[in-house]
Parts: sequence; C-alpha cells; structure tokens
Amino acid sequence: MGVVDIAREAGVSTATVSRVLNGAESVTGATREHVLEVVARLGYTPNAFAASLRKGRNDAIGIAVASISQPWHVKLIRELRRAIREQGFTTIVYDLEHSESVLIEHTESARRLRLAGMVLATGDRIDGDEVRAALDRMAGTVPLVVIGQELPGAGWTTVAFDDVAASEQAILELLGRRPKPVLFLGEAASSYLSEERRIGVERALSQFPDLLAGSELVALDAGMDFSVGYREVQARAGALARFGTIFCVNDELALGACRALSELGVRVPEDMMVIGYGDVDMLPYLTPSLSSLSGDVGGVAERVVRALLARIEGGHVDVGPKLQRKIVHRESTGG
Amino acid sequence: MGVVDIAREAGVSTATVSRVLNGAESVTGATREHVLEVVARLGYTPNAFAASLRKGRNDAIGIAVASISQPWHVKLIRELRRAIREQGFTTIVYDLEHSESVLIEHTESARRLRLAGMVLATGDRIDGDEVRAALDRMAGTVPLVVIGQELPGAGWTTVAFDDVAASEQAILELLGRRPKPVLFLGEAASSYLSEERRIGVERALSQFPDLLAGSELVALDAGMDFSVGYREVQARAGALARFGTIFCVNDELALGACRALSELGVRVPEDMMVIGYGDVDMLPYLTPSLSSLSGDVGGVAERVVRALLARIEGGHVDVGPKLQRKIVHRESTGG
DNA sequence: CTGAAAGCGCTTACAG
DNA sequence: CTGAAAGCGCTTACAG
Repeated sequence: MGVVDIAREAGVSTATVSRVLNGAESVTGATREHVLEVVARLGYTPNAFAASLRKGRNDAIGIAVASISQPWHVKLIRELRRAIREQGFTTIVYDLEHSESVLIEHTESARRLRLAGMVLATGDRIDGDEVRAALDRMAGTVPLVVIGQELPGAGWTTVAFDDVAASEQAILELLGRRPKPVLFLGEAASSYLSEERRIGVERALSQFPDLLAGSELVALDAGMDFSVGYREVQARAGALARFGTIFCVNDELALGACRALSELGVRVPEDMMVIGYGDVDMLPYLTPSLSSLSGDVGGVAERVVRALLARIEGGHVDVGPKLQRKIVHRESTGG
Repeated sequence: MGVVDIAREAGVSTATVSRVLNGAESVTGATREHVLEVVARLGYTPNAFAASLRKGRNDAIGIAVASISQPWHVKLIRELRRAIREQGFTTIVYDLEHSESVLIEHTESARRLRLAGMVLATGDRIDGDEVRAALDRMAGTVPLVVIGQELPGAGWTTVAFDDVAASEQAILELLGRRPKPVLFLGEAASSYLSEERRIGVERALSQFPDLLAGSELVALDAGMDFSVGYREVQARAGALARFGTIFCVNDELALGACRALSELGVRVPEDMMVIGYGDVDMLPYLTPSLSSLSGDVGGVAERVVRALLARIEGGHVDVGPKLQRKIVHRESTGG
C-alpha cells in the first residue's frame, strides 16, 4: 500500500496526500481531514526509503561511541540526542566496541545512508592509516564532529576537554594533600585519551623529581574495566606502600582498584587516595565514595551540535577553547 | 554520483555494476575487477535508500530497550547484536528512556523504515491502551519479539525469565540463612517486572505468616537508580533492625541500599543481607561484593533471534519454557 | 555472462 | 489550492 492507494481511496492526487502527510500549509482543512481519515482507516505508513530517496537527504545524525558499556558514553548519548532532536534531526547510535574494523564499517554505513551528520566519541586513537582514511572518506560527504581528540589537518571539527591540564592540576592538588609517588593506571598507545592524561600527570610530577622517580605510570593493554583495575593493584600488593595516590583514567578502573585495596587491607583514603575520570552517576554511592575528574557533558553536547549544524550548512564555527574539568573530592581522596 | 556514472566510466551496464556490488556469482572475474577499480577510484558508495526501496525490504532489525543507562540492557544489546549479525542482518538500537511516548514514536519509525524485525526489552508495562495499540499496529507489518512480559492474545513471541519462581526460590534460600522479615524494594504498578518479582517474594513469605507480617514490600514511583535505593533505606533508618534481608528488583537499587547501610553503621551481611537482580559486571568489585539473581543473557539472545527468524519467515516457533535464573552469592548475602 | 528497461514509493517543480 | 508527470538511484525479471 502506498500513496497511490490513499490517493485513489480519498479521491485526490498523490501530490495532495504527500502534502497532507508532510504538513504543507496550502491544503484545505476539509481535504486534509479527509485524507487523514483515509490514512488512519487504511493503516497506512509512508515508506521512509522512498521519501529520503526523493528528497535526496536523510534527517538522521549518527552518534558513534567507543563503547556503550561505559556509563560516561551513555550519559553523552543522552545529552547529544536531546540536543540533536531539538534541531529537528533524528539520531542513530553506533557502538564501536573499541574496534577499528567496526568503526570503519560504520563510516561506510553512514555514507550509504547519506546521514546528515556524524558525531564520533572515542578515546581510542583514530590516526591509524586505515581508520584515518575511512574517516576522511566519510567526512567528504558526511559532516563530522569528533569528541576528544585533535588531528592535524582533519576535515572535521573537534570538541575536547583539556585533559592534560586537568590531570596536571589534579595531581598537584593531591600531592599537596599527600606528597608521595603516584600509581597511574592508563591504557597503552592505542588510547589517545590515556596518553593526554598521562602527560598531565608526568608534567605535574616532573616538578618533584624524587616523587616522579618513585611513581609508576602503567600503560595497560587489556581494556579498562573493573577487573583490570583490580588485577593491576593486586599485582602490586607488595609495593603499594610507596604510593600515596592511585590515579585512574576512568572510574571503572578506580572502582576495581578500590576493591583490591580493600582486600589487601589498605585503607582508602588513610593509606591510599584513589581518583577516577568521568564522574559517572554511581560514584557517590560506593563505599568509599569515589573522587573523580568531572566534565560538563551537557556543555560538550551543546558545542558539538552547534559545530555540526554549521558544517551541515557548509560553514564553520569556532567551538572555543577546550573545556575545563573540575575535580570532585569524595571519600576516596579524603573528601 | 550513482550507478549510471560508474557504468558509463566502466563501459558496462548499470545492471552489471549492481551485480558486482552485490557479489553476484555470474560476473566474469575481469569485469568484476574493472568495475571495482572504477568504484574505488571514483569513491562511489551506493545509496541505501534506493537499494532498499527497490528490494522492497530492509535488512535491519530494531532493538528497543527500556533504558541504555541500565547495564543489564547494555549486556543484552551486545548479545543480541552478535546473534543478529550472525544471521546477516544489521541492527539499530532504540532507547525508550522509560517513556511510553518514545516507545510509540519508535514503533512508527520501525514501520516507516520497514524493519525486518523488532526486539523489545522492557520491564515497564506495555498493556496500556495506547502502547498496546501501537505495538499491535507495528506487529502487523514488523515481526516482533518481546523480552520479559507475556500479554494474552498478542501477535508476537515472548521470551522471558521465570522471575516469580526465581524470587520465591531466592527468598526461601535467604530465609533459611536468616529467618527474619524482608524489605523488598520494587517499582510501582508501571513495572511489570517488579510486579512479578514481588509476587514471588510474597509467595515465599506467605509460608511464614509472621515473617510476612513483619516484611515491607515497597512500590517506588521514582525510578530505580542508585539514589532511590539509598534514599529508601535512609528513610527507614530507625526501622531496619527488624529486617534480615533487603531484596531489590535491580542491582542499582542494591548498590544504593548498601551505601545507606554503611553510613548507618549497619553491617552487611552480618546485620543485613542485600541482594539485587541482573548480576551486572561490577558486582564482584564492590565492597561488599553484591549478590544477585543472574540470568543467561546469551541464552535469551539466542532464543529471541530464533523466534524472530521464524516470524520473519512467516512461521512460528516454540521458544520453550521460561528461562531459569540462579542466585549468585557474594559477600552481601554471606558468600 | 551481460544489457535494456521497468518500476520500487515517494516529493516537487510546474502548470492551472 | 490541486493535479499530472518527472525523477530520485537502485535491482531484477526478461531477453539474448
């Protein structure tokens, strides 16, 4: 069943049916009522493919995140959807599952679907040859905004937090509370995000050479969930006394670390301070409650959408300086 | 740029281009190579709308979940995607945000997109007049499988856990460990899932009238996240001594409850046992680690896909009896 | 193995 | 305000 069936039944042309269904102002009230009645009676739903094909555009914007298992990304999706919907677009969520090949697949899908735009949020590096080529290719036809990492000469807009500064600032503040070496748990080279945060930590520590010497900056290769934080701390059971702080690149690692400390009888924060990144919703409800570096997700979403709209209209927009994070102290850093 | 441009450049017909791009076997090796070279050189990507319109079908299956903020649903999405992809379909995720109007919108979207099928996973009731009508309407053209709740006379297949039995069984087991009244934290009438679990709890308690009398079965109206579990336990600070167990309809509530108990100086599990539902990944890493009623998500996904394929092919399939849950004891119930 | 041509179901300039 | 007709970009029976 299509417009022609509705048109025939209603005794009008397909043009009129289309106008009614698309809310054109020109249609007479009576005609509109009649057509709508027929549509309802016959249970007709327009074919989105035919409409998009004819219109030559799609009103959907893709949101691709590194992993929907990470609460921070879910929070971001929520905010982005809200902001995007306000602009009259629909959204479609892609889960990259931290995989380059999945990302590449999705760039293809975005091209085939002629998406109006795409938002990419990942801490995983996107500067590998294949990934970079796929993104460039996509960005040629689908306006793109990337959250989190800046690439030289990229044909897209970047919105990011200043994680180097945030990490440096946080470490300085924690060293003020307890001037002891730091155990940093981050990801290996595949993570852009970990790299930035590590640099900030190093920068702060380098002001205190003896503390830097005693610190350990771990580059994990095993993902960043609870179990990894747990395992890494357990693995250092005998060597924990020399550290004053465990600084984790996300909240999940911090949670796992706390569990290990608890099993080892290391008190948080008396013997060891612990802090994560992202400030996800559950942190205040943990025991001990977890400190974290918090960022304004709504602010990110707002900037992303502004930048995307500008690109969709063929223009550019200055998204301003990198966003600042702030440290949220809870029990795990002494409140 | 379209097939015609590729055809012209390659000196073949559009039919041949289409065949090459769709992997038809009939095309000569040389022709295939040549066409692919032109496609790559011109950076051509087929238009998905045109293809779907012409084919008259869409190979995408929708996955609609009550909320992507709930880890259990994220786990389910993962498993479903894997299973669906194996069958050659793509997936598209819908977040219902626990909203009836969003669900109704998505049923419309599914119809317009001529989805090959739809999976709906929600604990929120779907038997309200409007929602039920929207689902019936959708199920008329889009094969549907619902996870979790059974509706009489529905035109779709249901895959569910036996939560009544699981709850009853769990309570009996916990009463064996500590024969004291139970504080049950569940949602109000809008939640089908809470209702089932409450019934199981009541069924177990009714074998011990004095324990039933001392128990409290709370029907919350405020969602089911960490903060709610926390608040409800705090609100009963003076009355906790009479309970032996806090039984929560999800793990998030249980986590919040534990935090409140910790602040109140109530020891878990010595003074109070706590258990949740879903067995999400973080539970072993909490302090205390949280017990939970676990279900085989992979098993659900496998049945759902089997049922969906049968419906897509116009048939039916017996998905078998409801799935069983098992209780996973961790520190919060005494290990 | 390959091509010419029809047609999927819409929307929109154009004409009245 | 409304209609006749073209055309969006594919795929596929049909013919050779």
